Amino acid sequence: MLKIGEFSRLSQVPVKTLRYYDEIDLFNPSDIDRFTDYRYYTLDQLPRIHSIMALKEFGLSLEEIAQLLHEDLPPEQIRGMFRLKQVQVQERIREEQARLAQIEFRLRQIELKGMMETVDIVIKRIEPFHALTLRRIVLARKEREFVGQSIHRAILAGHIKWNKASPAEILYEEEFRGDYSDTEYTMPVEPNHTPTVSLGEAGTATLREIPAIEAAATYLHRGDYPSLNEKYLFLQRWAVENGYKLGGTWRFVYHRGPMHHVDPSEYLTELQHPVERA
Amino acid sequence: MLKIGEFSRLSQVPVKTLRYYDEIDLFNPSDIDRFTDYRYYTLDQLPRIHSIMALKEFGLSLEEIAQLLHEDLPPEQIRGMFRLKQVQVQERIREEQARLAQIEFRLRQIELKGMMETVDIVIKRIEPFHALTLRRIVLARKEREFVGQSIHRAILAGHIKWNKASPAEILYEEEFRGDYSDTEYTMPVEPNHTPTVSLGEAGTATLREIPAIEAAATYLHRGDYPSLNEKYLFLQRWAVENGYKLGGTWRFVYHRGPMHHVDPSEYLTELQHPVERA
DNA sequence: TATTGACTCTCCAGTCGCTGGAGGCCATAT
DNA sequence: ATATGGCCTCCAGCGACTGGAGAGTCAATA
Repeated sequence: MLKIGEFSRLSQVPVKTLRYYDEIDLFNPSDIDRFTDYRYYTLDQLPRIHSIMALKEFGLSLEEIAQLLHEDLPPEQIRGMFRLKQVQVQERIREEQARLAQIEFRLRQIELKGMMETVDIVIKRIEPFHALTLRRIVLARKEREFVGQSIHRAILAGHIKWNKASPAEILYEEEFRGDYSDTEYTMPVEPNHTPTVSLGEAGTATLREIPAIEAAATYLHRGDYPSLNEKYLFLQRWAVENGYKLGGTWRFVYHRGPMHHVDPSEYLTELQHPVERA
Repeated sequence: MLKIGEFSRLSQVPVKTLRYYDEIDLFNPSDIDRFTDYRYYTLDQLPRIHSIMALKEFGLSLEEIAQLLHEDLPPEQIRGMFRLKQVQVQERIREEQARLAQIEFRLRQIELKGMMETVDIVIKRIEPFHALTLRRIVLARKEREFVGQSIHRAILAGHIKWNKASPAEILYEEEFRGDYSDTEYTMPVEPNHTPTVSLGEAGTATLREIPAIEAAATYLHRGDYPSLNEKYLFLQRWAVENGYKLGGTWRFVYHRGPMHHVDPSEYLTELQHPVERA
């Protein structure tokens, strides 16, 4: 009969941990004095606590360990648990490696430019939404604004409700070329039964659902548009160095733009570019 | 002015999380209605929450993020934080890879032998301890017991106090050879000022401190000693396949052995073998 | 036999980054 | 007037412990 401290020294498991394992019934002392509540362990319990430590090292939760040890379940299920753990650990390694690549990229950025002008790229899922859209080849910035205004007016005139979400542009180009692009202008609206709306000389807008982007590299651009090009090149380098592949069509979300009639330095544009793990 | 829900949709950060960040003063709304307690955010706050998300992706804690963003500390320190994180993430990747190797080894074990006879190997630090020791070439099992008994008697006779820890043997051999080994028999005692003790015909025992082992692969063996050899070979394979290198001198700790006068099938021996990451 | 001093007990709080729920107020549309 | 849905605060819980307070227990020594 060993007191908890002796058993702790023998097994190298902290006293507090042994008490905790007793509390959750993962590992109970072989005897408890009914008057003093002292816990008493035996040498025969060493292999079990040893097993627990070994399984914990594998990254199993105490719950999983309890299942493995307490009930004697079929070997098939034991194999299954280990294989599941294997996959989970592999996934974690991938995540940590992506993290490391990002940190290293950021460190290089800091060394080069001294912390100024670092761009925060976040990968997130973009939810699908309903929008009134118009796709055409747009020649110049002015023309985009014209399209936007036309749609806006149509919404005000018709029975379509604006979503309060920011308008966006979807670019169907392989490369960012500044002006002259195949562009779909989208204005988020409530789902509605009107399939098309004529915009007069600007064309005909369609109500459709814009699909989700499962993983998009997104970042915010503050200010006027000419400097956007540079940011796009930065994103490309980022993607390559962090082991991502840039996907097909990217989007600009105009959180604050010309339609808000503020100074261009106040513009706030979100770039969303689909990515995959390369 | 955006209500929390709108800002949440825009930033893809859950409402609850925004409230939590407000509570811990990592990210406060730009305005709070004094009568309704409604939080109001602005578009200009988007870049900041975006930065927070990006830094969180790096694996920084919210505390670290707050430091980075709140105070404008020198770039030198910022670099330092990132480099520290880099090292931490590298360390975690190494750990996870070791874990993966262990899981894969265990899976192969299960496939081969069907979960029976799996050995739980735990890596832990072995604390240093004071002991009365005697090193010599030991020829046979019987002789070992004789040495052990001699030391035990000397302790009882002298003013030396036994530690209650289990006696151990340190083996100064490159390979496990069963009998005939260069062995140091150690009996843990309280630190004492008697440097040597004569044991009569068995020799002279010395009181010295047995050094710690920083990382030892340990496992428990239950039963008599002939089957130990097999376990040792198993450990060698385990080390190779898990990316460890076995170090110099290993130890046997006799938690329950011949001196307890129980059936040999009840013997409990702990093997401790120094390891390094290969 | 009394007194140390080392152990042990239970109970409570805190860690981190949220998440879920209860119960109640607020804003907008019908 | 009412029905949604959004917002508020407060509390509990997750996992695997860790630290501390305050009280009781054990074993060895004077």
